Amino acid sequence: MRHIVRETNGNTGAVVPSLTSGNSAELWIGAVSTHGARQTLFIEGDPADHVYKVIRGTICLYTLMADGRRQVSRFCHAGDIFGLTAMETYPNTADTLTVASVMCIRRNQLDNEIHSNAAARADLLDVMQDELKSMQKHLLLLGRKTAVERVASFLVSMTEHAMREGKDGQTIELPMTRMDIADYLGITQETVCRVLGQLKKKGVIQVPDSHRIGVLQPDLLEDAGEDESTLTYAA
Amino acid sequence: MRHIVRETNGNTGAVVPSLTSGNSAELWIGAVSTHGARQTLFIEGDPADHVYKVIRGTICLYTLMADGRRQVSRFCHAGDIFGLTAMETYPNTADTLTVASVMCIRRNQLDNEIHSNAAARADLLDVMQDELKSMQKHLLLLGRKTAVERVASFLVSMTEHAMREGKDGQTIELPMTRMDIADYLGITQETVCRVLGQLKKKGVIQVPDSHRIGVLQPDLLEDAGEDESTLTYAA
DNA sequence: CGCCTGGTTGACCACTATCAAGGTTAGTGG
DNA sequence: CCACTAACCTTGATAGTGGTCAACCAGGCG
Repeated sequence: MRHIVRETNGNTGAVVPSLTSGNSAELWIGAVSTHGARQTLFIEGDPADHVYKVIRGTICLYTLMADGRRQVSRFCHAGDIFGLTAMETYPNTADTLTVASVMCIRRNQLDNEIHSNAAARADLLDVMQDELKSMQKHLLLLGRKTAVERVASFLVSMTEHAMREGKDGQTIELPMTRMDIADYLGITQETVCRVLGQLKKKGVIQVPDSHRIGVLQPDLLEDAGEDESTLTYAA
Repeated sequence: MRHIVRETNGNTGAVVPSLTSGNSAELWIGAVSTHGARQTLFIEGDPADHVYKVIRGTICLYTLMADGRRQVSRFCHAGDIFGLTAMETYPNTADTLTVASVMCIRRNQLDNEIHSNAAARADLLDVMQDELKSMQKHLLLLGRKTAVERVASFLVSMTEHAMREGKDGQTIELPMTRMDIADYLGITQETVCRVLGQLKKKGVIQVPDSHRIGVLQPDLLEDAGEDESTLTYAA
């Protein structure tokens, strides 16, 4: 349970201004570091003295059980904030999935900012609210949705993310492995594969390569993510 | 999708000072209303213009799918805050499970307080952090735990809650039905019953009546809530 | 070129859901 | 206070979704 960050390839870069998100641009000035794929930024239980913002790449936050079962709680893409907690220690582990650059701010520096800057406060509340909102959806998915609904919901949310990035949403990039997706959706990688196979067979999606999905029938996919859908797990 | 609060039996009472939680006592002064069991305080989608604090009784927060599947996201007991969101509308529905008294503060009143009062801000952040922390555990439970682990985890958390209330933790009160527990744990009420039956048969718990559980072997229960436990679902 | 990780598909099976029936508790009205 | 009713709880039989185990394939890197 110790830091692995800087040793790996923590290439601490220049001070860089904020990305587009939020109104208080000054807040998000900090040291940027770049890391290779599959590097650990912090581990569950580490002292939570930094807050991160993704500049590029994808980060994966997860919790482990003693026997190795894993629950991925979030994938973070460019612009997302993570590692923000009032607790002494991080509640989960953060790994890069791809090569990734993250901006890193000291916890106490952030606290000062929050104390003095009302806009920063509003920003922070928004960040936490977004997190609560998406966790709420995640609870429903994990507690009550079928495998097909889980995968479809995931693809829909990735489509929405792509469109927020300015993409057309016809094709989604999946920087994570099937295993990562499975651990996010509370199923196995085999089930993820099978469901993708079904969706492909029914002409809802294309899978040109394993990290790229073409969405042919977005409406059917959205239906499958909720309920009353004609798509089932069985062939 | 409209308020049902005051009509039912919303007995709006006097202004009452705060319970023990938090440092800024003045914040939590508001109108207290008392409601019967199984009353709806607000529905998912209602404008989120109030924040609540439980004075006594138990509240249940949940989300519904179109076909009736339900995910309970939280049970709130005396001292807990709910209905706190930066969104326009509530993300879930709030029902009383028992007769319950809640204190109710206007959203904009709270916003003012937060703006001017640093202690109130700290309080609020703590509340949101607690929520994030428990949701994190809930995600792991729903995504990766077996039925036995889910029920055991639930019983352990209810025991911890009872002890925080000053009880000895030997006996836990369950104000909710088996169905409520099932919808919280992402399983069915039949499975909840069967697991309780197993735990009873193995001498880990007693069930004097269906809303009261005696914990005979707290250590075994805790083991069962994590992993590497000898307790299984099968007889 | 070969290994190793990740992906896919199949066969089989277990956990938990579903369906069903009977028992118990609690609430309501006489 | 008691009887009736309905909701809740429990247990059993059966079935199905998704897990496990295993084999094979594909691509990237040493």
